[in-house]
Amino acid sequence: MKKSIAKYNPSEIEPKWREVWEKEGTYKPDLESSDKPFYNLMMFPYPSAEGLHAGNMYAFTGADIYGRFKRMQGFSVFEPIGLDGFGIHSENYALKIGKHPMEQAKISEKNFYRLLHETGNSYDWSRTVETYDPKYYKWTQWIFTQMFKKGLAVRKKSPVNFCPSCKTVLADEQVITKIKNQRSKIKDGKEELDGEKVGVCERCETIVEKKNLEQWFFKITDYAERLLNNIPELNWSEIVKIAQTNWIGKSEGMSIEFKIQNSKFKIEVFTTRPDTLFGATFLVLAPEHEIVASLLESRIKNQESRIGEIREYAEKAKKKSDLERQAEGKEKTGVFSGLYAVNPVNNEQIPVWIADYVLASYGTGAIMAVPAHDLRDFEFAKKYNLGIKPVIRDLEEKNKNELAEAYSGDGEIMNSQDWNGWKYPQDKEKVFKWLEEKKIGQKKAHYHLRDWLISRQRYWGPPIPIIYCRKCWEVKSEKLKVKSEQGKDYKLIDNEEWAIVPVPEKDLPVELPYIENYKPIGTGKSPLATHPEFYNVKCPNCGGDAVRETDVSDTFLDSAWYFLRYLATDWDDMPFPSVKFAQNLKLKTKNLKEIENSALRVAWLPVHMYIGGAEHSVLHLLYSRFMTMFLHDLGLISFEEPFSRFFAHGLLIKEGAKMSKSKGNVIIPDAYIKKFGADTMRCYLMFLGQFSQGGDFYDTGIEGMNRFLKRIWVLAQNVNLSEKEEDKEVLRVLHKTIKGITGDIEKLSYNTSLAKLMEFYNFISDKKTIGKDVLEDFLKLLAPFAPYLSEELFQLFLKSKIKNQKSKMNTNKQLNNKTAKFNSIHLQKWPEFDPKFLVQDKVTIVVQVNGRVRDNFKFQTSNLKLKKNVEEEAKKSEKVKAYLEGKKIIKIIYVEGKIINFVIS
RNA sequence: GCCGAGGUGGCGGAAUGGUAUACGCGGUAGUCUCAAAAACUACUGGUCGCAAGACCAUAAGGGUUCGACUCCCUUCCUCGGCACCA
Repeated sequence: MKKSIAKYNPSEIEPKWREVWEKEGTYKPDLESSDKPFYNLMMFPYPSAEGLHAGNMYAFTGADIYGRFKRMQGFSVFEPIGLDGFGIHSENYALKIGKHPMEQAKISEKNFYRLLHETGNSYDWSRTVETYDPKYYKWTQWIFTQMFKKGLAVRKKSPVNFCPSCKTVLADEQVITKIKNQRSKIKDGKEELDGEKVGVCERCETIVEKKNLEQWFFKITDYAERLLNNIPELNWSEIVKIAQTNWIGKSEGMSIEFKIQNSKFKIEVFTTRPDTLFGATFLVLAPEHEIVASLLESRIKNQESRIGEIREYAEKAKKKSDLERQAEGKEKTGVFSGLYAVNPVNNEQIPVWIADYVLASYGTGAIMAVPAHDLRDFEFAKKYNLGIKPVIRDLEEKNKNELAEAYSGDGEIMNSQDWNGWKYPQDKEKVFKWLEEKKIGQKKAHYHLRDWLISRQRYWGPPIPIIYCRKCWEVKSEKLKVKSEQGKDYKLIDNEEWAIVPVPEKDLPVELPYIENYKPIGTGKSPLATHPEFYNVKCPNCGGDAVRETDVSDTFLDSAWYFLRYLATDWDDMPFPSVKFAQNLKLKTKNLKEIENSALRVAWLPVHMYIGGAEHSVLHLLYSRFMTMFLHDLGLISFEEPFSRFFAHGLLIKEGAKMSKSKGNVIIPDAYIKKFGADTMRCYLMFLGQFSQGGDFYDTGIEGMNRFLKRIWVLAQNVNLSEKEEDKEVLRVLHKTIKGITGDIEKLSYNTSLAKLMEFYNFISDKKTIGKDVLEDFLKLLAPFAPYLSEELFQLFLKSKIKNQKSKMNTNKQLNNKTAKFNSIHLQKWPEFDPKFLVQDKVTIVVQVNGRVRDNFKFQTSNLKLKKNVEEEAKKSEKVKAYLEGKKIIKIIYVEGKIINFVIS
């Protein structure tokens, strides 16, 4: 018997091991020479001033467990962390508390890193990244200049949300939908709220206006097809792949040209249903369409009488916000243009209308309206009394009332000359071919994906590294060819008479200046626009007076490439690791092929495992993919896809409700860590449910997890350890547990892993003596979940054993860190199960009669193969006999080692 | 409306088509204690029954199967995202 034992005291154990791990470099892989590398990445957090959020800890713990598991499996694991600190949240928080964002960032950073330390994750703290560090955003800006040089950064007019009361530009997420003129109506016996949707400012509830500003965009749409085509190859959570596919939203159809009668003008429309072309009874143009502009400018003859009405309609439509224009159930409005177009398949004259239900931003900004088969066109035709001509017959409901509503389903083509009798969608290709041969239409694809808006009219972000030069423009306008660094022409801003000059690499970063008044100003410009000392600059090209761009870039740009920065060794050199690593390897070449062959680069990238929230399924992941493709195309990295595997975790909620400050139900991990220790908190968070599904946090539940860890503590101190485990049953259960947990962690099914650890504990808890190996394996299985407790117990009770068995553990240690002296449990070899221990002498066979369980019995495994033996044994059962009495057995189904089922009459 | 994820005890949640409810929380009873807490032990889906046991339960309804939480069809509900996308 052992003497009275010390209490389990995490607040003593946890800081102690944290210090040892840090000092010993336990989690610091040698990036230059490791040969089984595993890059385990988690989405870096936005460092909120309130500190680490429970949702952060939930995500990071889940990611860390996987990293620790891989490390123990013999991989050299690189697990970095950083902060995504630029952006609107930090800026707004700074405004709220009246502290400058630059100062607040430093405070938040310190606090956040301290809390991250406590969670017990196996980070390499020698390589952190903060996006607001000028050394970091130097390269964010550099990427921008490269985008510009490749023609992928362009300026376009684009509407922004503007709050006339706050006098500031709002991000989409700052605009909330409100119902104006709310009224209730009864639908199917249920009360429903109804009304007109409007977008209002989240702070003052003023209705948000649209303001058209000249802004920078990245042409991600140029990459749409590649981004789409790579998706099937990715080892990503299926839900994310679907979300990305839908976001890119490729729709295949045809572009068809309609000539305008008595005029040289043409209207190009895009349609996914060319099979309904014979049913097109009118065309509709978006109010922004160029034909509308031509009408207003009287460039189209004989239409002058209609200009007034059209102008009035177009002006009104343009002022409407998207929300207003797209409000569901809103009655459609439009105006006749006075023009007629010719349907190219049957030469029918059809009227051309202008209506705001057609969007300028999608397709060609013009549609062919087929009211018989499109709901929106149908509504419009009804209202303005336009022709409706059915061309698809619904084969299932032949005698349906005609024209009661639009029919958009499958069917047979009719009223369409040559095509009559063809089927939709089966004969879609035939229609495409027919139209292409007659040169009426062209196959075309359209994408839902839009270009990436980079400009932010704010302060807290990296300044866009662009200079506008008047003099260079004048030179250009004199038809002199101005060459950039790359030998390409400068692009000009149309109508503005400024040449665009990217800031040369040697002048980067363009540092964000410390300015007192960083509040948004009422003009829709960045606060930097009020600081001449910032924007006045000499042109790097001609040396003349020039001005800087004063907008800053989107935070999504900061986070689109950060995973590359972690690997780079030198802040001043280019952070894209293939090049840098190749140089480190003393490769005498920058030739891409040779770099590609470098074992190091191939090994560390792309990221092996990326873990993060499903809420980033679309934007962040898509932007990162785009960025990686772009850097690949620049020849800097040799892979196109940044993340080999991506796992989306679920959302952590509190007692059935989403956590939010207004509800006052936000979980502060700090408080729980203080009370129970990080190990308990980690395990509890992971026990709540499937990591992929999220979990529901209950305060009472965490006590149970704390009890479990305490019990392990007590058991380890009380149980007698024998050199060798003799009990076959103990070994069987141990190996079953090893098998189960190993499989579960690989699937990131942590809640079931913990349940299996508990089951194993329950199984050995009443034993007086167990083998050292059994305790060791148990602690190793626990180690990824409770890194502190497992280390403490391992060092306390198994250290002596380690000294005698050098060969077993040192292989992993060498792999992870050649210089590490300390034999941490976290560098030990992950237990492997041996199938020979899983064999049982006797198994339970369940007896069913007609599929219903009636009895069970133990049976020698050596006799399992013979159905007859099992059958005889089953028939001996009194319970079963009663059911079989006087009945005829039709069939006997036997599943080896599991079940025998008598099917009776 | 569209896309996606779900619906299993009082609660969080387990179940390669093969004993539904593992594991944990909560609850009840007990041990220990002057008492309480902690810890430990036992029980804990529902109905009927003294019991043995029987029957009913995985949102609802149908189907496939010897056997369905699991596969198929229909409907309902909850959550997340997108939305006049041609």
